[in-house]
Amino acid sequence: MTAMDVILGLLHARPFTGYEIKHAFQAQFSYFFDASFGTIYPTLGKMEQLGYITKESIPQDNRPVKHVYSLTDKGREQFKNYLDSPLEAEAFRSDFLVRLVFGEHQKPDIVIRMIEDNIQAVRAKLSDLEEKKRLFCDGMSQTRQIVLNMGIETSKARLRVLEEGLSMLKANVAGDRRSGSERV
Amino acid sequence: MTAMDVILGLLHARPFTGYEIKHAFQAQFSYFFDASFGTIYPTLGKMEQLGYITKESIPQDNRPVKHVYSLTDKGREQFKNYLDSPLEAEAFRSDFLVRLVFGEHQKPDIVIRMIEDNIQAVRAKLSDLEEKKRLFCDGMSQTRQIVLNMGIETSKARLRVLEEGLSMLKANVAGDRRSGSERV
DNA sequence: AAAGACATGTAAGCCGTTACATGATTAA
DNA sequence: TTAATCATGTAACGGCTTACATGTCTTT
Repeated sequence: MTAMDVILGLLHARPFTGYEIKHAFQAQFSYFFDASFGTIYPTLGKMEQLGYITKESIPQDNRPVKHVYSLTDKGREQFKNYLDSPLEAEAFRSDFLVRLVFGEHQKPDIVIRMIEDNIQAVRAKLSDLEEKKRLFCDGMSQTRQIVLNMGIETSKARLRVLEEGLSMLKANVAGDRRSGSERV
Repeated sequence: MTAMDVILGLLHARPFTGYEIKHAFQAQFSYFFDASFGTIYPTLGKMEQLGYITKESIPQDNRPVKHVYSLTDKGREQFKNYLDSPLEAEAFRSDFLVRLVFGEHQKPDIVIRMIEDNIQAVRAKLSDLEEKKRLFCDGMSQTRQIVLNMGIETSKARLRVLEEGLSMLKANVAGDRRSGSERV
């Protein structure tokens, strides 16, 4: 699965500009896919050359020409090819979890701070997803609802584990400080 | 965070060969980090040149010479530099979720099949993590326990959502078939 | 005055994977 | 006999990010 496949999928709904595609990635897919402009614009160029999409150029005042891309039949077929291709393994890469695994080599205060920050970030993400559910759930396909629920429920699970772990760590640090075995 | 940083972290525990490092990544970190031999071996070479690790060569019968790498003080310092560097954002990339989001463009039977397969895979992963917890939890640092619990709890959450979603999808497909609106 | 939305694109380079190359031993 | 474990390495290539390049309008 490359950015091209996901763009092809997006364009099934309606025509998009590169700028809007980036926005859609961040708003809808960010927790399981993302791509930068440095990927999106050249990919759109390639897709046009391959005949998967057509470009409509709309002049604007004081702005670069806007390019709106629409899916062609050939693009629709290419998307089917993707759907028929073997499923790729998931890749999750977390600097946060790596640092947590090696937490014993870090000052407790810093680890605690890092976890607290992450809790805040996950809470924000969760509110965001919950609002999305509240607002748009009705108009969504069943499978999209599953994806949204998965974001919500895994965030909640993560939050529970982090909060429990945090209070245990804090209790430990407090105990260490009382018994004078504080780490430098 | 690159493969080098994670290798540096691993070597704090004991010396490793490249082969063992790969094994450790798969056994302990696979759900939030992984690297192939094509990354590990060249990285070890670079790390040795930089003085972060030292190599001990152990001849073997009918096998390539085994290279066991140990952390140096310079390597330990480099790891601290990593720990002091800004935390990188998490990157999760899931072909499975992309296909689910675009599930409306796929035959329901195939989507259902894909979800069932994923449920099996997550169940296997979960048993694996739960056994690890049962066996090794006592000897683990608190932060490692948090990471392990997170793997377990997010897997459970995912399973719940997937199972609920699956039964809803199935009910829908059955309903469609009865009313004759089956999709080709 | 600064930040963010709108809007497109290129170039350099990193980081990583896959496939290749080699080959013995042991268990199913 | 097939697969897995043990064991190391290289080369080609791909995909993506970052930084660069440009600029206006609107909101705070």
